Amino acid sequence: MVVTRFAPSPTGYLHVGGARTALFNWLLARKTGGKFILRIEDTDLKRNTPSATQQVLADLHWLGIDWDEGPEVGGPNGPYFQSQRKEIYDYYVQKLIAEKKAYYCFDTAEEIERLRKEAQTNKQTFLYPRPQRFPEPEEARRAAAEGRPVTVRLAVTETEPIVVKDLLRGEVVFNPAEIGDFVILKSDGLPTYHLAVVVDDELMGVTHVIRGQEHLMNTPSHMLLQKALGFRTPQYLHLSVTVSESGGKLSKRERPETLRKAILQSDADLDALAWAGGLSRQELDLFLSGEKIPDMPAIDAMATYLGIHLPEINVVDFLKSGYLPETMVNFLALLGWSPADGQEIMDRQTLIASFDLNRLNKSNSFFDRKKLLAFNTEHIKRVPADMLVKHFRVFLETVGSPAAAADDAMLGHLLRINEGARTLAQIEEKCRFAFVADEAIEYDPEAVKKVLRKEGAIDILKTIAQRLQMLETFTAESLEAMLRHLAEEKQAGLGKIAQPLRVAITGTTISPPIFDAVNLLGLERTIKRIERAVQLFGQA
RNA sequence: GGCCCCAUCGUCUAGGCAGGUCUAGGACACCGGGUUUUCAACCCGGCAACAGGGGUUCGAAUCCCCUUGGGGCUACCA
Repeated sequence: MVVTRFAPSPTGYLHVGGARTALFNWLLARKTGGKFILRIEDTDLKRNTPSATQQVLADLHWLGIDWDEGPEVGGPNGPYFQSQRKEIYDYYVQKLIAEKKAYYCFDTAEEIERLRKEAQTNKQTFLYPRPQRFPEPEEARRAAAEGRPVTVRLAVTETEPIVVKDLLRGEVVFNPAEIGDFVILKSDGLPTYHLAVVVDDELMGVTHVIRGQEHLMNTPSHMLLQKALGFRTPQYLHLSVTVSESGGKLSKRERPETLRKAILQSDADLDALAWAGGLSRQELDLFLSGEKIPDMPAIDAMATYLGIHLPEINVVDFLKSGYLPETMVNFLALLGWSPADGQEIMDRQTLIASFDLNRLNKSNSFFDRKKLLAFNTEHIKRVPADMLVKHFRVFLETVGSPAAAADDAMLGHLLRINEGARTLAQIEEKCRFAFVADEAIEYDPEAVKKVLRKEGAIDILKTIAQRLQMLETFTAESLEAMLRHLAEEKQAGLGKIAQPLRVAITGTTISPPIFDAVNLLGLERTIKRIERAVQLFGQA
């Protein structure tokens, strides 16, 4: 049976690159009827936080990537948090030491750094100088007592070339002489990634490791470790990386960086900005000098304050921008893979049915947000109505929209009258006017100038208000008939009637179709808003 | 610097492994037009690529080599 896994390090929200890796592992497991394991690689105490783990899980849930073993669901190979598997790793480390395949080291960071610099000036690859005689456990205990850092390194004695059989790239040959004795147990007693990953993959029965290309260079080290421990070697497949417009690998840093540049270029009041982000002025300055990156809510708040749009990087950023999980899964799958039939828009089931490792491609791909938008437009059209309502609600709640208070029937209605929308955010923006108090409507100066200040606009509004009051029954039909009739009467296009009305009730030139917009507000509130607009913009 | 990976329209890609059917197909973007009560959506049309050089071969986008370009890694991070 095929067993795959996704093993994120919880350093924050799940970003799209990680999501793509998770997706390919998940697709392979689902396609083959295998098993997909989620394992949390939280051995870096400095960077990992429990809340980050929750964020990653929530993001996976949102994407609809479910796991057969892991946090929340458990399984026979747990625990699924590496921080809870310390004894397991210790056992293997001791075994390697006893077999003289690994040894203790007591170097300080400074000493290592000095050796590394030295190698660099000599233009050589840094290789840790293995001692003639491996220290005894007793010596390690003494060193630790003296306060020296104690680590364990694998003794790399292999002389034959190491061949990584990559499912995508074929055989990649590495020279073992270039692999130094690497650390497998850190001085804090926790394993390094290399040891943990090898032990866990073996113990959890992982058969296929699909991971980013950045791990290709680690693979020979992992194979060495597997050999030393008498483990099996899983099938490896190293995915191409996804690059962003700035050239390099898509990175979480991109959002704070974009914001930082924007702040530096703007003439914003920094004290007010810091306040908006919930930061002290000092913290903001540290951010601007590039020394410290604030957390995500602060970044988001400052971007909102400045009115700038940051590139979406984390999965949750896409949720907040109004993308559907169906869109994300579909789009991510097509970054480096394509189905034999050339279909592009696919639902989850189709994706699974068409998935085939042989159709993965090797070159790096660029994350094209415009294409993503087109995909989203398409998926909004295709996702079943009740599912779309669910997504819409999650979106509204996540961004804290006043429309979140509406019931499902209303949300369904909003979605229907906004056919053709590109994102849920767009729909929310267009309909928000109906969920705020009449007096809270803010008139966009541009819209007022372009529409309400135009000759005759106010008169038309007055006429509309009158006719609305005269309406016997207020229905979508009677409203449409009235407005169309009015347009004919004035010998004008419907636009001449609809635009002033639109601006009067929404404050902007953008809204759902005018009949739907008025209908959404209701008779009374429409009249009230028209009257307010007339009052505000009636006199020159 | 060293090691490794990659290379088809602006972008994602099909074709490549099993050379001829490729005057290189699709999608997105872009441009032009249509439709229209705003924004979208929608319809029609158009632009646009085998990085360069050498081989192999009757024949190369496809196989080989070099160059160039891009990317990754080079931690007691994963």
